[in-house]
Amino acid sequence: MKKVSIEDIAQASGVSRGTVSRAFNQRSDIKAETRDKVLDIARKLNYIPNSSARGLAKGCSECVGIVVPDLLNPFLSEMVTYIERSARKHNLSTSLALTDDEITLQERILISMASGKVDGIIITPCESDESIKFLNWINTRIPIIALKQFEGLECDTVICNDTLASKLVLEHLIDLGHRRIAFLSPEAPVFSVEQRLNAYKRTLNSLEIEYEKHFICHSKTFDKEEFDFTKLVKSLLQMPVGERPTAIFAYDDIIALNLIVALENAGFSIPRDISVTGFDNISMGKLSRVPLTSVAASSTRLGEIAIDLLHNKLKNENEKVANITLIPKLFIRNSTAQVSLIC
Amino acid sequence: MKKVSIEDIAQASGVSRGTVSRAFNQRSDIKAETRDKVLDIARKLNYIPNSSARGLAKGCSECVGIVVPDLLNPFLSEMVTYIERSARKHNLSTSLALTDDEITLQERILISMASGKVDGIIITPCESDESIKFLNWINTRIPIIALKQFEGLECDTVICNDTLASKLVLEHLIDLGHRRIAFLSPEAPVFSVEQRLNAYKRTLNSLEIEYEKHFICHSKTFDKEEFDFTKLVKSLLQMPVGERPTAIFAYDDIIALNLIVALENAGFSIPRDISVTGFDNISMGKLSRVPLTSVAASSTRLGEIAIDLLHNKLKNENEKVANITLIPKLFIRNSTAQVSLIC
DNA sequence: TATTGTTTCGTGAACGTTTTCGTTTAATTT
DNA sequence: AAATTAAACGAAAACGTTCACGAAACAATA
Repeated sequence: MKKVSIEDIAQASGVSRGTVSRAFNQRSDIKAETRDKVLDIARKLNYIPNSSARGLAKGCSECVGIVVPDLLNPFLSEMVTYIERSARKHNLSTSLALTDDEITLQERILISMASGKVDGIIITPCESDESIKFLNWINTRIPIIALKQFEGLECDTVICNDTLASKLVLEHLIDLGHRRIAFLSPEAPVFSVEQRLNAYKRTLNSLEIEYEKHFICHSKTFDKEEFDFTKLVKSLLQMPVGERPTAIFAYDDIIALNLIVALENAGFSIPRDISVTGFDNISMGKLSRVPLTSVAASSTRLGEIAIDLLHNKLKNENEKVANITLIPKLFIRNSTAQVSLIC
Repeated sequence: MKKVSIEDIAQASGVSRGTVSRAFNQRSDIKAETRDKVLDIARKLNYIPNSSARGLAKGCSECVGIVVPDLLNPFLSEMVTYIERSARKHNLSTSLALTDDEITLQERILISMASGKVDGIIITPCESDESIKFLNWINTRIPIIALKQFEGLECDTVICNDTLASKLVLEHLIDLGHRRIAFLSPEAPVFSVEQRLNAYKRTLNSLEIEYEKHFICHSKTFDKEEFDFTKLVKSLLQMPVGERPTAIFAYDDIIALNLIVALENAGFSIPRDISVTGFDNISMGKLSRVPLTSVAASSTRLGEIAIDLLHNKLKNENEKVANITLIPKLFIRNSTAQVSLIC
């Protein structure tokens, strides 16, 4: 079964290749009836225009790259879903690549994408100076929309206002009477740990609540699932009741959910004994052991805006850089409650 | 900043285009030093070979398509993660497209992909005769690996043995003393509802347990999140205790988790009052309100095998069709227990 | 030395589109 | 009817690679 090309369609319909091309690209300089005839014959011959050839000739692929660490965290997979949907609305297909948060892999991926495979990239980049340099370089070739923001990064960004989000959570906890609030997160440099930690410190400071150093708990291994929450909880148990945190501000929903499981296994009752908050508002949070209080910007909006930004960049070559910050919303559920008087 | 092409590299290094091509494709018919020189100059000039041109010339894209309904169900997003990882191991990039389980959208996507964008496709297809016909047609152009199996589908498949999986779950429940077991699923035609329902009927029959018609509960709207589990549970409450199901075999983990929330809200205790099982063994199942008993084949393996199959098909043109069935495993957690004597 | 064989490289066709430019035909105006 | 304009199409270049073929250079053999 020989591949059928535009030439075959041209011959079969007695027109030139150019005309067939016109027929397929809904252009105005072709008579309606010849267009219909050509399209008809093309369908009969099962002709599908070759996209490599088209990409070569037009210099664009009508495809956007999506680059994220993985899809194991529902927050990311939800967002990718909405990015893909928005992309398709603009007739853009999508190329997906997972970096595992490894910088050399990210580099390989970006180079591969910048080869004409995609017209632009939406990425949750690794955090490192090297990464930033590289992103800036790629950004001179094809537009990049980053879903993080940091010093020196020169591309468009669309992010959630992490500082505000953290503040919302903390103020909620403080409203509930909590004063000893712990912060649980992976070690920086990871996705906005800095921002959330700073917001944590500042918010507590501004309310003249002193946070204790040992309330800040970092761990390298959160992302890999082997982290031992049990140990963490045990160390909590060893603290005198009057010094124990009464609430824990977890870095994200996944960590919060794991934490809750460990806490309940250790005999704590959530939220009676201890309040726990998450971050990202993943849909699973509602189905968890204790419906999770969380905070996040709409991932639907995030995806839409990212694609809109990219789409604009692709149309108007010299669009100026945009840095968009979405306002997060607090979702109060059952994992937080008034601080108990005993503590 | 003019785009730099292979021609520029050729001139800059005083060789022909052919030689530059050789340098970039690690071929043997080039002297090591000229290769190094060319590669060096290419790097200095920030040259990235154009993949459209390469695709056109070679007739392949070194890219595989992944087509699934969405990534909102962790089962799918986990699997896509593993597919992407395996693909990258073979130096294949991936193109992602979401169908929302809509057949016309799936059709558009497949056509777009069969235009040379990808060399092969891994898909969780919509269920309909039309869809099958179309898949078979596309499969004559580029190899398709389907993650479902049905009559008339002529492409490779790799699936979990649903019948066996259902049997494992049901036998587990029966071992625990359950006799009144309900089956809760979306309405067919959806991903292997038939298989699981049939397995349900057969297993119960073979053990001479009669299943009641009203224990089989289908609903259209499970996939959309608006399904009213509360109503379902209410109807359960209206049944006399002695006739109520003591266990519910849910179609998948998401449904099981939603169900558990609704049941507990209605005052049931899981698993004391009623046992619930899921399907897919999503990682969130461990973090749920009640750690979920579930059954599934390894999604890692599924992804790996799908890519391996595709990879073979791409190498050996006329590889014969393979239909691979993975053995599922039962994961017993806390959502199932011995049937309580009161019931 | 002459012959054969092996590397290494250059040349040009091929891949399947789009697009520019010019030509023909048809429609409109004078 | 002639002149002008507009619509519809054809021809060929261009996009940036790969690949088959053959030529040249060099090494190995007789």
